[in-house]
Amino acid sequence: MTTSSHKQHLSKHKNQQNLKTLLREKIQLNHALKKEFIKAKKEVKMLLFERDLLLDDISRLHQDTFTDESDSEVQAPLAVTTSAARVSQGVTWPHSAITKSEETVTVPSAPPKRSRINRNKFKTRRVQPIQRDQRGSPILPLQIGVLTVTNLGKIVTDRDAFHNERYIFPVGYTVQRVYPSMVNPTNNTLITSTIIDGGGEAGPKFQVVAADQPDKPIVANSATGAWTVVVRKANEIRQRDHSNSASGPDYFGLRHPTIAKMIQDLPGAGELKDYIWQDFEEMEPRAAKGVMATAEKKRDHLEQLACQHQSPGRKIIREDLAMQPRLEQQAYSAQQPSMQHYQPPYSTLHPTISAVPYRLVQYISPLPLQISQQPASHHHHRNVNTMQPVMIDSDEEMAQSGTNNSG
DNA sequence: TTCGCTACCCGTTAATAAGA
DNA sequence: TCTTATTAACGGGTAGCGAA
Repeated sequence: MTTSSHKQHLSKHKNQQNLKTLLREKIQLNHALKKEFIKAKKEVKMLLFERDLLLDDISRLHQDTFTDESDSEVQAPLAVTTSAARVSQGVTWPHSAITKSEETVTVPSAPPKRSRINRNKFKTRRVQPIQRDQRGSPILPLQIGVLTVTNLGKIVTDRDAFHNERYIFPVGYTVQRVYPSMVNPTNNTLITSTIIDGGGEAGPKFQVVAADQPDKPIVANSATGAWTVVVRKANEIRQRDHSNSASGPDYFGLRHPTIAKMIQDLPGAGELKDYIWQDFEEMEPRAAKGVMATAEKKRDHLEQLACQHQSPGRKIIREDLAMQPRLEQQAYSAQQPSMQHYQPPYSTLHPTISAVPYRLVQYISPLPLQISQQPASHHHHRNVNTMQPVMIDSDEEMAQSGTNNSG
């Protein structure tokens, strides 16, 4: 080997070493950048979320100021503008793809998944004895556990989406329960859960309305979708470290044996082709006594918590309990010519819901207000009766409708 | 005091759909 | 095809009650 070739060899080796070092550096840099990117992505998500909360606060404050100035005024233009702008920008909640507006929290959730039911595992479930009228229908409203059933709704037999193997989703079915507020970390509030008709071939829509946010109904394609929003928001404002998991059927009361039995007893249940008939038997009187006493205690506890931090003159739970039938009627009256068991005392406008599945739903308060008869103590909910859900196809439409609504 | 029963809350996980 | 998000079934822990 000559001296020159040896030099060349050394040089090559050195170059190789340099390249290897460079490659190592680049790989490390790539890793670092990747880490930074993920971190930044998370931060962006968090910032978007915080921005959303702040926008909420701002618009709420603005609305409060606005309503204080004049009770007959229309909705604050700012609220509508921000809503439209935000929707058009596609602002979403982290982890949940929830699009928000000032009037509604819409949950463009996926359709319910097929149930993974174990047909062999059904066993007889025990139900509480309930009061019935002369015809044998349950006397409503009925308190079952922490839930108050105000309407059992009507079974839809001609559309499969309104039932599955385990649950029936009667249109108009409404329950109420007290749950931690989504806006006030020290309060509880009354939550009304209603199953509404999506119209046409669309399946059921699950609506959740908090008494302290009556103008912000949450509507989703599944019970879980709607309640997850409530659980998440309630936990977030309390800074609770929680998985935010929520079982929709649980919270809607559909899993409760007594409620499931009442629904199963409704006319038309036998015609449902996928529904697996379940066996129920009335629980022993002593067991029922204990169960009901426990439930009563739990309800009292929740109500006490709810009232504990109320300002004077704002007894939210008792008054809202009296007011809630209007909320339920507002959502339900469109689908039902007459209430099956429970007749809310107020007449309301019928919501209009299009037949297109998996669309966003936006509730818009038409103006001016059309209510003349209203309890004085419920001025917090003065727009409730006039809310009308409108199905939105796209972000643009959502933005447009928000703008149109502003006048 | 213990036991049996039930409800409620919460977390885990299988199933599924949608997007990358 | 893999990853991520979502739904809903299911189970565990806890609590309250009445009866033994």
